[in-house]
Amino acid sequence: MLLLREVPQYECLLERSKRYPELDPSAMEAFLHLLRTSSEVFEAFRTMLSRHELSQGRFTVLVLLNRDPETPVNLADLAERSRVTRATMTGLVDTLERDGLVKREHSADDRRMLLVRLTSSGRTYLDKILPDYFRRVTLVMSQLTPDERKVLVSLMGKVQQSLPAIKAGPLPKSTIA
Amino acid sequence: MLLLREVPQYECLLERSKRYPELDPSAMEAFLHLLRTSSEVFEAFRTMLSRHELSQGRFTVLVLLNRDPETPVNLADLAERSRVTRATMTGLVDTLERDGLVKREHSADDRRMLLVRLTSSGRTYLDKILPDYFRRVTLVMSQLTPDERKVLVSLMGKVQQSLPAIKAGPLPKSTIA
DNA sequence: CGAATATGGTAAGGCGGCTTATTATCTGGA
DNA sequence: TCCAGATAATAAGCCGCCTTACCATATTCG
Repeated sequence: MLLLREVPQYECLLERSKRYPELDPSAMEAFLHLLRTSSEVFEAFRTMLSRHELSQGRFTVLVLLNRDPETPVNLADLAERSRVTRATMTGLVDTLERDGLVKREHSADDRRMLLVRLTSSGRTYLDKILPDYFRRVTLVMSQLTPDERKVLVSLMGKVQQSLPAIKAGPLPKSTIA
Repeated sequence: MLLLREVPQYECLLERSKRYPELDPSAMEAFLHLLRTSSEVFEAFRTMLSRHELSQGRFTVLVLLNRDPETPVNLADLAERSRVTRATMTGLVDTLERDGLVKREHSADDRRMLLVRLTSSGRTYLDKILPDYFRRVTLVMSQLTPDERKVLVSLMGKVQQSLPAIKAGPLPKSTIA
């Protein structure tokens, strides 16, 4: 995920909006700050995980399995909950299994399914990483008061509301500028 | 960029924090909402750009050059402002040039440098895409009032403040939980 | 019951980033 | 002045995700 390093000043956006009447400077400013900041946060965590030989995908799988370590989960479920394709999940589990952090088991109910279970060494490994991870999460939000955190969550909810429309095909030109 | 599809409920986070004392549920909740939402927004725009045969990287280069179409920019500057490595920028400009959207020119001042300029067809191409892009940006923020957008920008600023600390190596265990 | 369809997992190959190493050119100090 | 180090661009190869195509097994329905 990459984006501009510097977000343009509001005045620049205003200037650009003369050439592009569809450009709403206030919306663009919020948009750029949101995406730039979150991409930097994401990148920082990606870097931290890579120090433990984990990609975001591998880490997510371990975290999902760790929620209920006794209950193995099949690959398709893991893929869906991790937002990756089933093919990608095959690869993630391949490497996790190679490293001894998870293992595949045949399902008794459905012979198509393989269930993935966290091994004890996988659990140990994750427990070595999570405290540092959690401390970083706490730190990244440390400048926000409890109220501000609630506000952030609610703003994200409002952005979510618009997502289906954004994902649609070419937008009709709004009749109102 | 990928993350959990569903963000755990606050109660679940609270429950988890019993096992992991470093886990601050309120910080984690804000963190997960921020990253999930922005990754979905990012993905939606990625999809939209791919309909025009553009990756985020290719698009960013065109946008940067379009800010001042008469002034060509060297690859290292483009790379720095786009947050990609110079090697990646070489590849981006390769394909953009192959598609006739930009062209390389030798710098008169410094024989190491190549300056990249938007071609007229590149500019035309971009101008066909930008209105739709801007409309989507407006739409994604349409549920937020002007005040809420300002709040969002300021919250992102506060998150930015913590970034240097997050990017550092292993965190010392805070003396205060 | 048996065939069409759906679903689970995998393989092969693509794409867009990255790192590392190389070559060309510039610059600054002994 | 000229050499050591910086900087510009590129090449080669890696990695993590994707898409597409495939086979095995389940399920549904005529």
